[in-house]
Amino acid sequence: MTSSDLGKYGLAILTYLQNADRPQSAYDILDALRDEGVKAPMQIYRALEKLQKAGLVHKLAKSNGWIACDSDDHHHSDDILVLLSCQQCGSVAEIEDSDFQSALTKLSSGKAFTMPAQTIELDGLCAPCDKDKHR
Amino acid sequence: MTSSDLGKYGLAILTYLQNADRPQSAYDILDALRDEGVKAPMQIYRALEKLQKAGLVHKLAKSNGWIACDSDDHHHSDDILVLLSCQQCGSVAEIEDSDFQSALTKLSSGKAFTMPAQTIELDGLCAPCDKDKHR
DNA sequence: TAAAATATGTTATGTTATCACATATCAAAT
DNA sequence: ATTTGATATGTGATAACATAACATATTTTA
Repeated sequence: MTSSDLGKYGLAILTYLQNADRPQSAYDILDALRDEGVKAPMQIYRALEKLQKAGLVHKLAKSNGWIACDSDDHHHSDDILVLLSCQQCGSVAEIEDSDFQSALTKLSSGKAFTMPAQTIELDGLCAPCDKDKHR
Repeated sequence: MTSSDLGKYGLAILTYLQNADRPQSAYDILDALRDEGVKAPMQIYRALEKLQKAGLVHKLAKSNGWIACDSDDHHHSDDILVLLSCQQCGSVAEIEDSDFQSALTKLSSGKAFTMPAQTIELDGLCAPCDKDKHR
């Protein structure tokens, strides 16, 4: 994959998301990239779509936030990806788990439901935040 | 639970969603209930929040749509609910599955992630739509 | 019934996302 | 090299989704 596949702003957006410590909205990205010449939401949404198709970013549906994919740990495009999203600090952990995957496959096939690979968001508390809560 | 717990428009919204054959947006509901005196989005969102807390409606995060809970099959408030959402026809099937539940619990605890009961949306194709696709 | 709490009405505004069309760039065929 | 078509990007307008803030009404409870 060449950088140009990601569009004019793809790399800048990816870098921005990689350096963020929590999900960023499309408009956060827009504001951050004004210096690069970005002026309108459409420019961001188009680039995000490309990045998403390339499996480089994920969207959190419940909060409309975007994150960069864990760079080292490339996942297969036909796997289900689970995002553990901490409601306290905003951190997101990205995981693939075969037990979960098989439970899901079994579940959907039992319902005659055809399901492509996709991202699933789970909301909760990461260990540090859960610990804080009980103090 | 009394009807008044659902707010002034709760029952009308619930009835509307029960009669719909696919998820409805808050603004769809607003338009539908103008005759009942509803004038502003806030009235709908407030009522939806009450209905959601009562476990009577669910929101599809990816599409911002709302559905009525399967009326006969009340689920426990501490269970994970899975919504199988057909991307073709818009139908949504609501399921609870213990295998899935345990896989999920195992997954989250393995990551030291504390997770409350919640709704998970899975996008795909229902059997009839999947069949149509291959014709 | 007075005070407090809760619910509802209403206006305005904030936030997220897309449409529609213009312009520019790139690639293939002549 | 130039035309043509396809793809990408720029841009303004607007659609779609959601909440803030404050007013008024209703209910609860002391």
